[in-house]
Amino acid sequence: MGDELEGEGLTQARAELLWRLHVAGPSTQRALSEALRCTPRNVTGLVDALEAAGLVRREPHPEDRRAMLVTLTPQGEKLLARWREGYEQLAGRLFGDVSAGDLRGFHATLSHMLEQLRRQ
Amino acid sequence: MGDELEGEGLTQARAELLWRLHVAGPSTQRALSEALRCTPRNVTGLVDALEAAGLVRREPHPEDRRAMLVTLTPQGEKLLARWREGYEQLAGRLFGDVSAGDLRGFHATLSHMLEQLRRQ
DNA sequence: TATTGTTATACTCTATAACTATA
DNA sequence: TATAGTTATAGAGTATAACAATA
Repeated sequence: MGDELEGEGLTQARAELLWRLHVAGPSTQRALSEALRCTPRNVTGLVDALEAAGLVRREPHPEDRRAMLVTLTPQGEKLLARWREGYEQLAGRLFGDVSAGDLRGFHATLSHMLEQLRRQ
Repeated sequence: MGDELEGEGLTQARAELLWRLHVAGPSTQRALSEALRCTPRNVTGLVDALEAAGLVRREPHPEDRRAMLVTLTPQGEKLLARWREGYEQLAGRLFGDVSAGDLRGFHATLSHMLEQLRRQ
């Protein structure tokens, strides 16, 4: 039961980290920790699992030897390209008769509402 | 970090079970398992924790000796009444300038979208 | 035979705290 | 002294499988 996401250990939390890398590019674990609103320790575990699955890799930060840059591997890029395609198809099915502007408005409203709930 | 919900072990999953009891009334664990889309084993654990916190209790089912009826205690009812009040205040702040009909439409759209995503 | 809920076991997410290496 | 990430430890959610009691 529950989420599988392409089967084999691709959980919700790991998928969110992958999406973040997809939209933000290579990131330090500190940055991921803030974007995902979780602890650095948590990011360590998620990156460990995704690295073992061959979807991301850790690279030394070019200017700060304390930090790591987490990057999508070619295999990870390929997976994210498929996800994005699926997302766009779904959006088309759900909002096919709504203008792009209205869709942006809906997204903004929804994000605002979720943020209010989160901070409440 | 993360969700606390009134502090002290009231996690998201447990809160959802409480909401379900609030809207559906006393329920068997089988029914809760279906409503919450999780396994019966999972419900056992959630009810254990909520029972230990004094918010629900298990009662024998009057007609089926295999089944339990999970019910809110008076303390649980009191908590849910506060939650509902807070929910209504939040809805008022977010949608105060929207008609009740529009709000129902929004809820329906959002529910439909989430269901599509879930089943995709 | 089928159903309700449990015990047993395992993986995952998440947090706090203490620590190392670097800034 | 402060920051980036790790190890150590713990609570919680969730799943499958095997089982007892009951239908």
